[in-house]
Amino acid sequence: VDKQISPAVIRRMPRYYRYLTELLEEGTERISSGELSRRMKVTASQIRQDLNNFGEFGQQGYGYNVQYLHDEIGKILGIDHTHNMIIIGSGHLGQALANYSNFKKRGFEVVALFDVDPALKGKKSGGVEIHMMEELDEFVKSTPVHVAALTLPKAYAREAAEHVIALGIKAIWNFAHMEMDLPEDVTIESVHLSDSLMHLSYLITDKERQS
Amino acid sequence: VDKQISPAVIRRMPRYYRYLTELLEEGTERISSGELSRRMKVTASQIRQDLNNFGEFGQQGYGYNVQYLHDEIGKILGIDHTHNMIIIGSGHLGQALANYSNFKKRGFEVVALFDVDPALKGKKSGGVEIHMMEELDEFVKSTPVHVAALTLPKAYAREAAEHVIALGIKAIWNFAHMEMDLPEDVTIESVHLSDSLMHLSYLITDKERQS
DNA sequence: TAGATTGTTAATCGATTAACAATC
DNA sequence: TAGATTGTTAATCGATTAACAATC
Repeated sequence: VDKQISPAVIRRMPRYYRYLTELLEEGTERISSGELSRRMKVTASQIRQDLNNFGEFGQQGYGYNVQYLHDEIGKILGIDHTHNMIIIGSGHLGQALANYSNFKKRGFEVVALFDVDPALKGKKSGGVEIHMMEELDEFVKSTPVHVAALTLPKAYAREAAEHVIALGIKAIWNFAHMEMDLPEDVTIESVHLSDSLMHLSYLITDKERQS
Repeated sequence: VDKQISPAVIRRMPRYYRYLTELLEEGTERISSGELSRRMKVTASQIRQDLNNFGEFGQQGYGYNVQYLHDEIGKILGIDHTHNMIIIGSGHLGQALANYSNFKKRGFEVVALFDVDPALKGKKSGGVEIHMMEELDEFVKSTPVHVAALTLPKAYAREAAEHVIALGIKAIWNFAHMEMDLPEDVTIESVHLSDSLMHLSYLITDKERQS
């Protein structure tokens, strides 16, 4: 039924959501594609094209209702319902994620952290308990888990990924510097911090080269 | 002199670098665009086109020398020379970055962390000292700083950005959930974790919708 | 030399922008 | 109704892929 929506459009949706949240906080009730285009520094054409992939959210002569558009994009992104998330690897990065309250607003609820370090056993981070890895199987049996965030060293990440997949978890938020082949029913979103850093390095270096 | 290279190509370069590093570790000496395309799941055509933006790195009938190509891409990305980095915000995320040893391999050296919490004063993270924010100006006067990573709450991030820009720092690695207008000689690379999470949410939700 | 594989041009595909009729 | 602004089609632009001559 649904026509295929291009990856480029999908990648832009979170950014729209972000701006619409800001507009809501400012108390703005309506916005035109022209005004939004000035704020976001994209063309008004692109905004209208992007949104029209998903439906007709605006009104001729009026523009878009901020609250309505915000909520509709939320539904498109699927952040209107809760995803339970576990975090594998309770180092600084894992704990940073556990403490990041914004995720809850995005429909993600951290239900447990895991680690191999016995010193962390039973401690809490962001109000969530840290479990030992050997408790993982049992935990997943008793609590529905939709996403596993992998915040452990590269050397253990592949193994951990295979483990959570074997337990039936279908989505991975990967922070480990690794590439892997996954069963096609498993969704993976990777955050490659060192790619981002290399990109920054390029931008800096390129600027130096210009001058 | 240099023709303009498209952003899409530049974004792909870190990934090439990553795979070439792996090949080096495996001890592979040479690789053809065809073989690399199978590994990376991109077309051989794209690989050859991308690389040719920067020079002729291969040899007909032979392919590419892994070590040579790796090093050349390193130069293109500018990670063959050191960038000194400070981290503003010494919470879990800041400390995670300070402890991430891969950055050094990418030419980034964390020279100091900063925070406002007196409890952290003088402590170390990843072998690097945590300073108080009021020491920032003096620190930057005595030590060259090329990049500031912003790992503090959104509410303080803009102020911090303006502060480091006023001190003459020209590059920002931003982890705060904010948008800002910058002087055009300042380079910013933002990591929007919640955008990544929303994208994952979309992928999960879309998969559910398919079935 | 023959085989392999690049560098590069040409063809295709997809994404962005412009334009404007529809409509609130 | 007149003005504003969308939804949507058409035109442009850029990026990807295919093809192949050059060459190691």
